Amino acid sequence: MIVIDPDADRPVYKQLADLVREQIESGELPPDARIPAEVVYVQEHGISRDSVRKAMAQLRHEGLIITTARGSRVRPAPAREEITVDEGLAYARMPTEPERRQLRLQPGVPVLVIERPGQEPEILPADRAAVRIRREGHG
Amino acid sequence: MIVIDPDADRPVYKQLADLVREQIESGELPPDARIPAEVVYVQEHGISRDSVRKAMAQLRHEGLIITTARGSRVRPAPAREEITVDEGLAYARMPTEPERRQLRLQPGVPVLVIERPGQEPEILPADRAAVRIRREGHG
DNA sequence: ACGTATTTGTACGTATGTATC
DNA sequence: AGATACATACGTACAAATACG
Repeated sequence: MIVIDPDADRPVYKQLADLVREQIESGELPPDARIPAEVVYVQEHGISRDSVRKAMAQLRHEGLIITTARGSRVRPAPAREEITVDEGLAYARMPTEPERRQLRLQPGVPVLVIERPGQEPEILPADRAAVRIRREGHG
Repeated sequence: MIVIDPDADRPVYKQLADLVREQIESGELPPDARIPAEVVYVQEHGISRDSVRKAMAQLRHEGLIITTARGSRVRPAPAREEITVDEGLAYARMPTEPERRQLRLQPGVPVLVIERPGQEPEILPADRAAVRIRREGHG
């Protein structure tokens, strides 16, 4: 069993985040699986709730888990609708909090910005949209 | 002067984040400007350092500020190099922590993923890259 | 080279509030 | 109503990085 070492160079909360991330990536914690409650990690590893919360916050910002008042779960791989764009520029950034609320985005989800010539930029949720780039005459 | 109300419906740390975000968006805190030290907000608003740190963390995750051991600054608008892609799919997500370190990304910076047919996905820093979509015969 | 001041980072504690079942 | 679990908010202490004299 991998244990958390408070004397290690790496902070306790990052060690826990690494641990849980590996469990998610290995499939030990599959999509939609329940993440143990904060107090479980506190007791199992003898660390503070503060450290557990920081670890979970990090995983949330990485888009790996979703947290509600009932607990956290492994975030399933998003299904993205393909948007076809003829001409323009596409880039990504994090939404501001007001934007995030308006677009009803989970924490840890970027926005995809599409700038088309002569139009307002279009702001799309990056967990629900992807840009299909297509050579003309092939679709 | 806008003050922070501990009895408001909105949490103290989000009120402070809103306040500083507005100062950034209005230009009162221009790009590269120094953000006051945590202790300044603690004293000026009579709130805990914990709340100030949570507010700054939120702004960091929104990509609005950059924090070092010497303090925080307003993040300048990123200059993105345009990548031209003939054919494929582009989407965005947050990097995991190991990815973030490897790509030397600031917190709050997504990655742009380009999937081309028959190739490994290309992972680009979203603050330095954008995808140019071009109709054939127009570039 | 060294200590000091400043500022953020980590880690603990406690208490209370809010949402959900 | 009660149990569970996360959210907010205060406190303390010490570590680490950086800049300055």
